[in-house]
Amino acid sequence: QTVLANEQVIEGRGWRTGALVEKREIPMYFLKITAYAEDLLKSLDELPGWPEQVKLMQKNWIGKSEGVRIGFPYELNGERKNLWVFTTRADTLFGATFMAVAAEHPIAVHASQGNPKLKEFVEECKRGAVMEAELAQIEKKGMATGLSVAHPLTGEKIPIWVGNYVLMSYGEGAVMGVPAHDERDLEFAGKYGLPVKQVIQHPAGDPTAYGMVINSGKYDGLNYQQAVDEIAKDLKAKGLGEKQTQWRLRDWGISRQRYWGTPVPIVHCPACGDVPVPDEQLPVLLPEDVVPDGTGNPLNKRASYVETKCPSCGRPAKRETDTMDTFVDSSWYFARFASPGQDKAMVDERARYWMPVDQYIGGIEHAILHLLYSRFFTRVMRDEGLLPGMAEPFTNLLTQGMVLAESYYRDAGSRREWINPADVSLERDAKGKIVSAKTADGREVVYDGIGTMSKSKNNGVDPQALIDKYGADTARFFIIFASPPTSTLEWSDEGVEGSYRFLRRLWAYAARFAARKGRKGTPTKGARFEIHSVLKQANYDLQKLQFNTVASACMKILNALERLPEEDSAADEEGMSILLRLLSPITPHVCHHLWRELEFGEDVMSAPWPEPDPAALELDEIELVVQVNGKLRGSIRVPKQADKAAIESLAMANANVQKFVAGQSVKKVVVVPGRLVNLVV
RNA sequence: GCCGGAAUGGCGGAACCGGUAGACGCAGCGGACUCAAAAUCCGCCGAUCGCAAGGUCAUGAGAGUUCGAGUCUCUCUUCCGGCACCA
Repeated sequence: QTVLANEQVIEGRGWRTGALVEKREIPMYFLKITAYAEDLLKSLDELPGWPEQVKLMQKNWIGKSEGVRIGFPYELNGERKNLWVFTTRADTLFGATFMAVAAEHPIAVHASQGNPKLKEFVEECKRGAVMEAELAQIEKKGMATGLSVAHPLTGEKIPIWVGNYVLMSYGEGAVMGVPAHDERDLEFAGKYGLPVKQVIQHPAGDPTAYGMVINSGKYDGLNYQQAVDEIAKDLKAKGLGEKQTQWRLRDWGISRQRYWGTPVPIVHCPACGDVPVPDEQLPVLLPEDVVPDGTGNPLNKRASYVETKCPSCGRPAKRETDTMDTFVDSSWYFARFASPGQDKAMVDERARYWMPVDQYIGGIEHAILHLLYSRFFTRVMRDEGLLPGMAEPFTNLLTQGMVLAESYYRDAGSRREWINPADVSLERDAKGKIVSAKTADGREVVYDGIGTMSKSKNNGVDPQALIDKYGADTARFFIIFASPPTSTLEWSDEGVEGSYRFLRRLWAYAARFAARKGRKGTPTKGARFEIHSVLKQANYDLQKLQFNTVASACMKILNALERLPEEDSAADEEGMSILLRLLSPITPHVCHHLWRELEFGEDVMSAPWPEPDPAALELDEIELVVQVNGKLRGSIRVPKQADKAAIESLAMANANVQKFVAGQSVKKVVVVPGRLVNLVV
């Protein structure tokens, strides 16, 4: 609230120019995120701990584009005005055959007076789609205003249309229509019989490549950059244009007409206007006994909340009942969490000590909004001196996948009865393919596919039931093992059983291990090689946060240990020690217990992390795959230090290889050290 | 529609820089143990031809680059996430 009451941050009360607010006719409050657009964009390059995918999405969302702002002169009631548009394609200026303005544009509003048909169309546009997704899919419609502008360089008359696809909130709320070089404009022109004038020549054979400007007077023959530069220069000389940077990012409208959310601390006074609630009266607290009834913001019906006194003149005034978007709260909670109990400020020195967050984890669905708002808020807090020197809230970001589960239903009259997957048993054919699904009473249910867990589809899994039945280690192991953290996780009861089976096998192996402990033997080279190779890979996967293959590495090590001959207790001892440490972050309880029980030490969590022994990874003889023309034809064993000639002759000696080389000449031999040899014939 | 992803056996997934596709597990099939079942253990397990050795095909579809492509390039299809007032 301190930050919001600051005039630097609050843009103030205003009328949003978009259709949405016109429709509702309510004041909006904005946070000026656009003031940070350049910083938010540039700093993406300094976030090595963020996924490229997320950074790219944010970059496109901020949407910096360099172009030219162009004024098309027109006369209205004897007054000379300019219709301003923004375009990244100033080189196509001579191809403009119409102008299109948003329904909320002043020209559209003006033209609709005295033109009932146009007025109706303008109203229809305002009532229509609001979301960008809907807007992009609606049929492109338009209507002529009867007005026209002059081409800024030729003076030619160009008609002005109202288009339902033009956004008031981007650029100037008006665009120039160049049907020859823009698909959307072409569709529009085709529909309303507007002329198409080609002004760019593409090189023969490649309609996508840029050729040069044509049909554009003195600009003919120029390439893209030259044409844009020249046209911008000439427009500037006439006062009808200049180069401009445009952003797709809009200011953040935080007003919400509902109960839950932080109150906007403003009082509306008939005499003083909109007055911020003074710091000493903050925070504005919400009443806690409202009952939302679905008929709008319950705060409006609360006289005790709405009726107040003007902080400035003391006369009766009304409290703002809009609350803030809940994204406002989620934009800085991580900093606040580091200052518990602090009731005089947003954050204190403890937040300055702990921030930024080392590792942030959240769903990919937050790639744009939440993660961008948080970066914005951290900058505001920096500039307010709350988090000095800090710009980025999250050093490392991991976007985890959602948990999915199967869902089943049965038609019950007009509606569907959703059956929890736990109550469904499956029948399979000889190959294991599911052929039918039934409940315990033998009645068939319909499989509805796999999707996010939800109450409405009754396909949730209660982790507590799982913990009660198998223990937390089993639940943890399954979740880690089933898929990498960044992918979706498909819930499977059988998979949980498998994880449980693995931990029981480990337990049983540990019992046998304890019984024979102390017996000495000679470690076999092969077993050590296998275990240390797996460990090396697991440590690499761990760095990549690919935990599912770390879990599978643990299974591989146990498999290797179980295959060991009884007398190989040296490899056994070492292998078990590696296994328990590698597995301990995934299943801490079992590992902690076994580590002590088998007398490896007191606490597995404080034992050094296992590292592969380079000596164990050395082999005297290695296996190479032999290919002929890239196809696998056999394998050979060669000494570690064998040279190319030796490898080649060994490869040629292989019986199956000879079958494919016989009668042909070897043109080339590719040797990939440690992997394969390919004979090209 | 735009932006960002993904697609590999019956299923979840693995395959590091382009180098043995299917690791590990689930399900399934066969066997051991058992009076029987459960649990456990052993074996098989992409498709196809073959007694076998081995061959052919196969990583959503189609093309390309390469000695060699699941991996790189282009075109396309389907699905998932986001699109600013769901949060």
